[in-house]
Amino acid sequence: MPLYDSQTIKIYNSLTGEKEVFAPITEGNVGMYVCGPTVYSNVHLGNVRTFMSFDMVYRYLKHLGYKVRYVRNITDAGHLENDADSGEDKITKKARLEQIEPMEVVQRYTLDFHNVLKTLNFLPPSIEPTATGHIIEQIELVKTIIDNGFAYVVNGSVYFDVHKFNKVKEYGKLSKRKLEDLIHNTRVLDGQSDKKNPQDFALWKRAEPQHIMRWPSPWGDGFPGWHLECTAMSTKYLGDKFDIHGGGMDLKFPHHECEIAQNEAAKGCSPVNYWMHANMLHLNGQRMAKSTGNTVNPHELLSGDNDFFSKAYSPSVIRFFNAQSSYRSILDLTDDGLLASEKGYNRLMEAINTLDTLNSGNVSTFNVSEWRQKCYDAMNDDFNSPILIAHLFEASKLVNQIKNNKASLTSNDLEILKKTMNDFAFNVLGLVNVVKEDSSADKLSGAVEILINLRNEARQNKDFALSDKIRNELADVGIQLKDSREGTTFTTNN
RNA sequence: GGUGUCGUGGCCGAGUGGCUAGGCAGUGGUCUGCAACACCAUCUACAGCGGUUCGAAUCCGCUCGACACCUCCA
Repeated sequence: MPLYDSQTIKIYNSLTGEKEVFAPITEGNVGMYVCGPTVYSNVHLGNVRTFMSFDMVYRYLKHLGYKVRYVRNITDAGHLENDADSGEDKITKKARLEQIEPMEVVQRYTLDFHNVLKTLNFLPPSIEPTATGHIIEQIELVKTIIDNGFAYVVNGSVYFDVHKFNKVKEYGKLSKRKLEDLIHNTRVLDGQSDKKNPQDFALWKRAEPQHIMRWPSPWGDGFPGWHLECTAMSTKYLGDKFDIHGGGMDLKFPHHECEIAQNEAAKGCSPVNYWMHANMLHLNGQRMAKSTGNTVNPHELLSGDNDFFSKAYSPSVIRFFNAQSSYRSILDLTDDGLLASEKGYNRLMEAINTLDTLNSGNVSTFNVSEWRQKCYDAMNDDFNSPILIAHLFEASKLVNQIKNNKASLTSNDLEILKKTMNDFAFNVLGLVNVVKEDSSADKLSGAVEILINLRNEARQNKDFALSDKIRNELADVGIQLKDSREGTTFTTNN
């Protein structure tokens, strides 16, 4: 019996503003779509946070035994730079600037994106479709929307008729906006638009002669509008209606609103049962923005090569930091916060490693099954990872008590504890153990053992000058010795 | 201006009517040749004002403050 049979997940649905019991369309299967990156520059750290949160969702659903098809697209056709007809595609612009082909830019930053995610221990999605690989599907979608009467063609471009759509359907239900309000508050850009109304959005744009990325279509050479690709790719791989759609909070309007409109106009149904939005990542209390210099990219965070943080932080510390706050809260990235997470993460790993050395007892002084269910309850409650972590720390305390003979667990309970700790820390939260052995670790530990023995000899001879020299110099190369009653052990800083 | 979110102890950050979340820092202790590490203990807060209630951080109202979206933005 799969785990999901015994667990009930509640998901905060942005569409309704309430936590709802999660019931997939097809039992045991979950279709999940997350809006991926635009690959015209290094992936934004805030974007990584969003993907990290959904990586955790994906991991948890899989852990529960769901068969999940997780689709995360790559936007490689570029977005319009502005709404004007002369608007240049972002990817094209970057390419011209650097004197290379658009697809070369796409390739470079796609590789960078994958590299960053691999470093941060992400699971790859089931399908990672590209916008340029689905031009035909997008053209078909535009045709359908025109046939259904919700789009019009002007000068080789196709626009979605929001006003007409709103007469039979509701535009704005996700972002809680009324069309009337939008009418009064939409800025008039330059008056040269082909659009009937400023609220209309492009489904297909005519390509100017200088535009490099272009495809033939029934309306002439052009390129797809930026909301269209997600509708085309999500429905192609997940069906006209699927379970979960995720993305950053800032995509709620207009992007996701337009996805709903497109789907209803083309397929006659709202595409998604559960809309999930991850909140923003701030840097030192302020929104990250390249224009103000208040920004740091994933490489700089991981390497420590930046003006904001005192040191480099490991991938697991970054993941742990993220999991310590709710995906729905704004998370403020600060040096103090990362340092605190690093210590907490190390403490948790320490306990998990100690767990393997514990002996079982005749009785259990702690209700492990109840604790285990609390861990699931936390994740079942809209993926409340901070609460989960609190429970993992509760277990860490227990581990230390058992080690000090102040608590005990039967062998059966001990196994449950081990499995649950490992499942949640590594499979669900995606952390990696600090002392995870690799091929070079054995050689290293052999060498360090020799030094430890030399130092212990010195200590016995009360040659503390030598023993401290060994300790300090090992510390300088990132090896920390730990003296305890049982002897001396060591840890490495990753 | 419109729409929405939010203000929790030194810091981060959960929690939605009564039962000390958790982490970090600090403090006290155990351990140690001294340390570090680790472990144990401890620190009890909910922006302000009013209201509802036997009881509110949690519900309602107002005030102040922060933020997001409305325009490319993850």
